[in-house]
Amino acid sequence: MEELKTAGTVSEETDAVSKNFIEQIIDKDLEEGVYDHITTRFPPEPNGYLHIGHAKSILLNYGLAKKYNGTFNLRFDDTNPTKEKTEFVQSIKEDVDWLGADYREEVFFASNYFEQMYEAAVKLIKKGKAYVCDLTADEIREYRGTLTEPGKESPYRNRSIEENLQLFEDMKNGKFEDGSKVLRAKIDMASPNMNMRDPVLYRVAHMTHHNTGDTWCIYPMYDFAHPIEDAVEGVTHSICTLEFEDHRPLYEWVVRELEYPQPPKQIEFAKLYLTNVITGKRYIKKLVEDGIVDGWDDPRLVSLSALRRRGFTPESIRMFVELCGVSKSNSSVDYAMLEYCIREDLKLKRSRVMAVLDPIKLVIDNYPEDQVEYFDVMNNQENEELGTRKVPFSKVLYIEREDFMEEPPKKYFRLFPGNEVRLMNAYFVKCESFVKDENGNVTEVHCTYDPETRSGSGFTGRKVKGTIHWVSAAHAVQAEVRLYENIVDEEKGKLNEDGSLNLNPNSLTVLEKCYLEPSLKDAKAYDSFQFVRNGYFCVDAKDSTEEHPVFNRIVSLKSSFKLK
RNA sequence: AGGGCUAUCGCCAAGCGGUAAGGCACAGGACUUUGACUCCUGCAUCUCGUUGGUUCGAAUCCAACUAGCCCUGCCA
Repeated sequence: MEELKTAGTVSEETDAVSKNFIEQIIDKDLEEGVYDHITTRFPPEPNGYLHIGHAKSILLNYGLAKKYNGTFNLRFDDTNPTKEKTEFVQSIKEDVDWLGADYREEVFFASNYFEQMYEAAVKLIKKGKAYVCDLTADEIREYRGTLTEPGKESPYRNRSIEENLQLFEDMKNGKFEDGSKVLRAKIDMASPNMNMRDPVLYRVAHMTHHNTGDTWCIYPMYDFAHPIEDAVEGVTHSICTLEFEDHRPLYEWVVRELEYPQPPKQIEFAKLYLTNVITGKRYIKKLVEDGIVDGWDDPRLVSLSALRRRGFTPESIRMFVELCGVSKSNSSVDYAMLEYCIREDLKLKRSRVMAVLDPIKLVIDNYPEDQVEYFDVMNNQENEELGTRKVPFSKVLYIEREDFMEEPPKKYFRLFPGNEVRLMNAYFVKCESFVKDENGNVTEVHCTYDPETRSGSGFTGRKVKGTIHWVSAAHAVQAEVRLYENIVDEEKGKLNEDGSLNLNPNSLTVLEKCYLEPSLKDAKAYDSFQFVRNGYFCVDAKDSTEEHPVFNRIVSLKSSFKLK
């Protein structure tokens, strides 16, 4: 024990990264011996898909358990059968798995504790701390008072313990209709905290539950159920979001009255908001229902399934959440931070390949008509472990339209009449002429190459300022590429005053005719690459076919040169 | 008789009475077979929401203001 403490102190002092406020609380609890082992949990209600905000909670709870050699539970908070479905249980598990939060294949359900909750309610009744109330929902609301006026006590508040016991049992046994009776805590109708004005503990609901079926016709409310769930599982630090701060006194009331020996404590932190994206479930749902996006995993959304489909990695999400930190102040993190994380993660891990998104032809006039050369190319110049690949080169290539200009602006290093550039991984080429169509658009650029300058030959005779990427026309794979921008208008932020959304009309751009290196022919769903100068792309898992690959842009590269 | 919480750079965020960490973003510069990456440099001193107070010393303690978020579901 002594030794452990010493070790803890030492690591604390050597730790360069400061601890967040929750870690400080845990340190103190451990130090004071309040707990000797910590347990955290992620308790989603299975009523929808997880998004990046949930990732913060998952990773926070899991991270704390890991850091303190504690336990992390995944628990479904399924106390309201009207909103919950088994299908969401599966998708939530997948997302938690994907993020790498290990819950030991052991999933908990609040609904498995219904019996214990019922017993707990009986205990409160016996202690005179709970009573059955016959007031209607509307009446309860009236009796509750307002924010500035105290409430008044229910006429049923002083029923005898025996009567309450009998009534509650009758509730359980289905003798009453939905809404006719509730069990309430007897606390304080004049409390300035609305949650303490005799909150409802149990309601009658004749409904089939996704887990317990028709076993129960009474269901516990969150405020009663949650502390019990935590206590039953031995959770020590019950971490939730800021809006539950007002519920903490009630949480503490429940664990105190139920006399748990080592009661859990609730700690609140600020939710994660991201600029220019929709995080509200309500709004995502509207986008899905209105057909503005093509489902919960539309790559423009920030649900975890959407991010995954877009090509984000769990590592990048973890890095992001870590970078954001944890505090109690409401804040909105710049989307650029997420972009930074995914670039950072993919930078050394993915192949850098050549892909032409807006093609024009480049013809090398002095290159033999039927010749094909195969160049050995490093998949990632900064990471040898990724190996090499063969890239075919021939007389007719595709290059990026923006890599040629008839009349270049100052400091334009790419192709223009008379200028020489390097074709990446290949030769120097010098622009000799170009062809325009009847509309004045350039359709073809002609140039000559210098065989001396082949990549890797060690040629140092002269230098060029620009390097451009290319794809052999005869060998190229044709693909569809989708570019994404924020779905919400940059300037307007999240919502109009009337609650409507300002959608960005350019949030999705589909490029039909893109030419990729032939090596990309074998790319599979979720494979991602860096397309030279165009950003990171990922094979779409839904719409790709063998003949017609579809790539989603995960994130663009930064560019310090913009074409007008 | 309303209650609770928050306020430190454009955005996050350390700081816990001894004289403002870090990251993102941004701006310069070097390097470059990706205008990327990498590497340098810069980026809160009438400074920590405001105004007072305590102190040798205050972002840190006290008081009063101000602003923002949350709370009147038989949702979670």
